[in-house]
Amino acid sequence: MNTAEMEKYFNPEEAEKKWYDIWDKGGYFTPTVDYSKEPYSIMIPPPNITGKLHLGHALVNTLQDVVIRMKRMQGYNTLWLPGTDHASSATEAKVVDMIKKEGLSKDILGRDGFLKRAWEWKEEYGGTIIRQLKKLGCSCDWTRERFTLDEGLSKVVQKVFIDLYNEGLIYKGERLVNWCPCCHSTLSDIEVEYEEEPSSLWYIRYWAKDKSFYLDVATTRPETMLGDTGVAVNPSDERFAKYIGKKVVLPIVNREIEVIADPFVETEFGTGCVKITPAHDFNDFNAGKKHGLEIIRVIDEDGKMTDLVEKYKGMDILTARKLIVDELQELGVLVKIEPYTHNVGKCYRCHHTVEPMVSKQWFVKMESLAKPAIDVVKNKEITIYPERYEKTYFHWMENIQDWCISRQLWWGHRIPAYYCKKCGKIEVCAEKPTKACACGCTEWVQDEDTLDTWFSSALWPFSTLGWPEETEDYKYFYPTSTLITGNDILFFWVARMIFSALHQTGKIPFHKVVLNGLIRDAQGRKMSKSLNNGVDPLDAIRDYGADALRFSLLQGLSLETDTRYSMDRLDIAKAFINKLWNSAKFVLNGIKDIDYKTWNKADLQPEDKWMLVKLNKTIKDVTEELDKFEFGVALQKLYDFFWNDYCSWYIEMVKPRLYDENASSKKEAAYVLHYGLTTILKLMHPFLPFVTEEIYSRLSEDDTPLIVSAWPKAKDLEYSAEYENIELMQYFITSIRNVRANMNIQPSRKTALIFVTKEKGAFLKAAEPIFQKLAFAKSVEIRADKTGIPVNAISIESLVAAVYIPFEDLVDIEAEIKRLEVEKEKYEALIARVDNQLKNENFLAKAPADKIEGERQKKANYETLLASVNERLIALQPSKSA
RNA sequence: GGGCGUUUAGCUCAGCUGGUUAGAGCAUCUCGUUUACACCGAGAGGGUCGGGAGUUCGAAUCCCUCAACGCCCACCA
Repeated sequence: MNTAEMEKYFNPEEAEKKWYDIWDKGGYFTPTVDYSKEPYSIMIPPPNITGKLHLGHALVNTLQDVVIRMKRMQGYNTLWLPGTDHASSATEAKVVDMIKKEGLSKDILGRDGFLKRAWEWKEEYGGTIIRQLKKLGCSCDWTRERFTLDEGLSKVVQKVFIDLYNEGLIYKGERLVNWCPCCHSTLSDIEVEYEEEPSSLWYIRYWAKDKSFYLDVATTRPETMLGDTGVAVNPSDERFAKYIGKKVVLPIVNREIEVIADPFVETEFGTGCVKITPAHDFNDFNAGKKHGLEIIRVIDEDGKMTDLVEKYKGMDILTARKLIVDELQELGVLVKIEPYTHNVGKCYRCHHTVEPMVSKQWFVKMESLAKPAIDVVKNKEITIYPERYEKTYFHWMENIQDWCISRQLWWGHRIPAYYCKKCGKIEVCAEKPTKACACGCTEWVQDEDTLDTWFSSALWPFSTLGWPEETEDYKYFYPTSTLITGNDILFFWVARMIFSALHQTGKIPFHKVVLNGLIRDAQGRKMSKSLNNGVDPLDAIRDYGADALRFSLLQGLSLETDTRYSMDRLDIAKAFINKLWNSAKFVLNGIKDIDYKTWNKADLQPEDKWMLVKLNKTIKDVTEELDKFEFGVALQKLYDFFWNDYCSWYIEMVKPRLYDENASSKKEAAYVLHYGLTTILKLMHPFLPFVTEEIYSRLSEDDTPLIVSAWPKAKDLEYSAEYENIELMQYFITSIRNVRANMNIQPSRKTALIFVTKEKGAFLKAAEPIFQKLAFAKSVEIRADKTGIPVNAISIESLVAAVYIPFEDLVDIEAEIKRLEVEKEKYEALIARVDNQLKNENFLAKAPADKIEGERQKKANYETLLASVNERLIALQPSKSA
């Protein structure tokens, strides 16, 4: 124990620097494989290298740190493996922006030149978020840090791609894909976000060549009509049955297209006739394929019109739309325009409208991969917290589509596929083929595309451990224990890790998945740059400290819901840390001259035992709640225990013993104070690592830092009698304070004589110093009964004890009578309620016996107490009139 | 269109498998500078638990329904 006086205030900045350095250099973050110890491993959700720490990162990483710190203290061999994600499209966009400022472009630099710049960018900015995680206190093993595009991981990605291709689970196919003209790349289904937009529904008339009939179609995209290759009606729709198989002429381009029947057409919507543009609509593509319709592209990769009609060539979509509608109007085939609101797909990165487009792309075949991934969650090999997300997961997995993995970007893992320059034959292999193609050609060209960034993230839990080599780390730490991440990437990442891990390693990637919600502003809005309502965690750390930031994120946290965050959470956090600091200051100072290590169990006082029981309960609660990932509840229980039980009650109760030179059980008080605070620091350490370590370093008797000290264990204690007595004493103290405050006794600290009676009177008498300290007692006098106690007294009764405080000049009779009358009414109401219950025959017939007995007991107790109140009222009446 | 979540004190939220007088923090008000802490202490006020109906001896808790807000999935052109 360090007996030097503690500083007035905790200095977060100093402690953060000092302790992070000691922990890191001490190697506490870095496990070594040791089969005598049980492993516990967490893989960080790798933040993007473009990222700057925001509150969401701060939260998810604090959660991981809380878990890993607790497990470390519980004796597990813990690994929290950190790293970053290359984030293909986000990073590429940043680099493009950067070179644009120099007047450069991807085309000018070329692939190699561009990648050189991208790597430079990564070296310069990619470490930012890692440094910020360290400021938060994250106890990651930095010696094992990985990057999704580093050499080892790139090899894994390549191997997995080649294997899946050889197994027939990756294929290249011409399909309709989501295309972002702004990013100039494909997107997977889940990278498209739908937004409602007001638009119009245009009705266009398609005449038969001989004008014998016409069909009206309704569309939200009139410009795509140039690429129509059919009109579809529902086969059961009698209105149009006679036209099926006939042809109509497409206006403007004057192409004849066939009328087909397909059940996907809703007879109720629009006119019941749908124009079919297989090149630019998912339904139309499927229908076109089914009916063998031609695919004609209207829109190109830049989101401009193709050369189908010369005058529209190169035009952007909205301009072309307007002109085409005008032309249709002139041709007299625009029937009507209705206002219409519909959902438009947007790119999740740049928010540009996504164009469905026919393209030849690489896909992962999902059907056979999805099934085992569903099973491991169904049979609870993997548990998801909160549980309800399992349903979401199943729904998605059961309806999963093939995954488009090729991206027309340069920053990422280049697809290991080579094409014969002459015949186009595909070879999928790690290195450029040296052999000649069957056609005799020896020139091979590598696919220009890279892989979806999530393809490499999906392999993260095992690629980071050295798989496919049977490395020591892989054998020991895999499958990992728990994955903690935001619920927004359940599909993007979690689901894909599960099926990838099962297929590649034959094992689950992790046992538990913990999903946290979003952090919103005080009004419940998303934090965004445009609203400028974000809280910068680095500002919070600078102004309040990392511990305060962590506390502010965890307090009241529930995984079930999003969190509303406002700056006053930081003030609450700071107040709490200050309280912790001050309590430690008091304890250290109070016990420094006491040889508490030679304490005697036999000399423990009732309040000591009460404290130990409460402490035990808290150890149990906090551990259990954290095991359930109930971070908010765990912290709340610890908060309440520390602030109320330990500080407000226990410290106050033992002060008389510490201050009194002659007190007989000083050692025991000092011991329990020390032991209690030590335990609190341990339980609190995962939440507030820095301040707890700082205090512990001054309080602890050995050199082991708190970060690797043993997590507290609850003990078997038989102190229920003492516990009950202290609770009773607290009832009286609270009641006395209550009465005094309500009667506005002046001066408020004026002391008074206290008489105690009934069976627990002796115990209360023994607690006299506590009553003096906490209930303004002059002294506590024990009496066998009321005889001899002045009638004019405030009375507080329980079943087992009674307290009388003579009025003297404290209060007048009127006030006490009034108070007793309120008491009387309260008991009468309670009795009436119980009475009612006990008169209810149904209750008596159907409620369990112990419940009925409980109600009877309650009634008897209330009646006893009511009788006392009445007796007091009667006793006081004569005095009043006198 | 389908699914999920939320709705409890002015604000942020606890209240598990139905059973004492529905809790905490913040805010408000009163009193208090007692030798850890005014980033404190002691007290007080404040809720017919979103509406309605139901099951039950008994409902904040279970069932149904409606409403508001939010999220996810689907995409009828």
